[in-house]
Amino acid sequence: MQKGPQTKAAIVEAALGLATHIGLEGLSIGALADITGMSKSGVFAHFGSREELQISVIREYHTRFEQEVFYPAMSSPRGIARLSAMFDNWMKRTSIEIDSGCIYISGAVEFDDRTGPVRDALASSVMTWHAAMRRAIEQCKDCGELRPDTNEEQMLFEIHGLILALHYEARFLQNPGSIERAVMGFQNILARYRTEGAAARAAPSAKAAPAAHRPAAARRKVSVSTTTPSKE
Amino acid sequence: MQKGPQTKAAIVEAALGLATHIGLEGLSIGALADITGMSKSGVFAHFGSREELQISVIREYHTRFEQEVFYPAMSSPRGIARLSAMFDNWMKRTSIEIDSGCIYISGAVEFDDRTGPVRDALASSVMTWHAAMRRAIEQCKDCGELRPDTNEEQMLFEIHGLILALHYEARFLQNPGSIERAVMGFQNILARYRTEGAAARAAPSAKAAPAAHRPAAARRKVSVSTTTPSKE
DNA sequence: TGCAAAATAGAACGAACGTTCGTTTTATTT
DNA sequence: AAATAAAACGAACGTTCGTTCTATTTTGCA
Repeated sequence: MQKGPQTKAAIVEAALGLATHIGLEGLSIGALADITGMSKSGVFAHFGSREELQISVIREYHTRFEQEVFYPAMSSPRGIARLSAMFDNWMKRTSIEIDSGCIYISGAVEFDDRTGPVRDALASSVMTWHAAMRRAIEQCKDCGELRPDTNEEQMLFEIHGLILALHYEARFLQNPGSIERAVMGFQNILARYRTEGAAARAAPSAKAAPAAHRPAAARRKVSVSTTTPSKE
Repeated sequence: MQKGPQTKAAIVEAALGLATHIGLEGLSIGALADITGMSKSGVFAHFGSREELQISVIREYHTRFEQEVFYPAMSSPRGIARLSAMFDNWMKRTSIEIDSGCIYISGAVEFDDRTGPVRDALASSVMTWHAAMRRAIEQCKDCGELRPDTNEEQMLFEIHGLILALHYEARFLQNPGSIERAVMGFQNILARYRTEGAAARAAPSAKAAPAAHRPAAARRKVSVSTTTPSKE
């Protein structure tokens, strides 16, 4: 039979939309039943527990993150081009999530003091992505585009900080210009770790530097690309 | 009479300890009653609402942050010395909060798409600190220790990212070495914005950053205890 | 078309939540 | 010591929560 997985997918879809806004801990089966037009027990039966529902949401988020951020960047050639593409996609997704929220960030806060399968699923999902970023940095060293003494953990740490600051300052503090600062920050990091010879030519994300200021009115409707110049 | 404010302070103290671990939204009057050995209604009466309790906790946190991070740094002379002291104290506090959690960070996630007095209290508290940091950066430019074209918003954004990454990677991912990476990141940022003349001096902030060179045993005490499984 | 299995509904549960209320205990003042 | 105001209690409220249980409907294959 095949109706089950279908409605289950619809529930997860709705749950994902809910969780990005109010967090994984904010997920409630009752609210989900209202949204999907089902009964509480009907929703519940697909998962067997709230924890399993949360894990399903994490898995779905992971899949979408892969599809949207990771795989598209793999078509760029190894080196700074690919690393820049990965950061670009990551940052673009975070920009979109200024409105909706990111469960990799909210989930970290919600589960940083707990143990259990939900925390494990979340942490391993994040660490998978971090490992991919680390690999991309290593490849930059192999290609000779980043200095041989580049510490990839250090560089990843600094890049991760930009994403977190973007999410914090744009979403919570509602501070305009955060996207541009994240882009600029990445260029600064690149400049520090790049080999002298490669310093002349830049990555695709280098073009986004203009447009230092954005009208506050346009802040909430985000359509940002670091690769294509904005013309508003 | 004077018994009231006294027990109220004790409740806020307990609430602060609770909120740093499980968040402002995790605060429950019942749990607070158990901890303080009071009745729910006895606790409740001191605040009149849960929101007022949360705001009291934020105010208390703000005060302690000021005492621990801001004021001590004011004794350093204006310029990079003071800016480094501010970052150092900020980072040291965040390091301690690897165990306990930081409500400026967890609160941002919990209230980032709500409105109301709790969110406002939290945001204004954070923005007060950010403004102080921005002022310190400006003073560095005035002193000629940072380049005149330094964008203080940009620099603050990058520094903030280091703190957020430290909290995320050390507390959630339990990634060892995060403290050192935050320190190194700050030095990297300083090096980028420093004027050429001052750049010759070898890592002045290293003196004010004891966490980087702390003996491994003392450092491990911080990072290992993040694996604490039980809370009560 | 019939029938078993799968899917959903509906009612009920125990616990926890913030809050209210009237009463009782405790602390301060007269 | 008596009077009075503050502080704390204890029970109850209406909700919401995740979960369990038993019916009922729907689905897909024989």
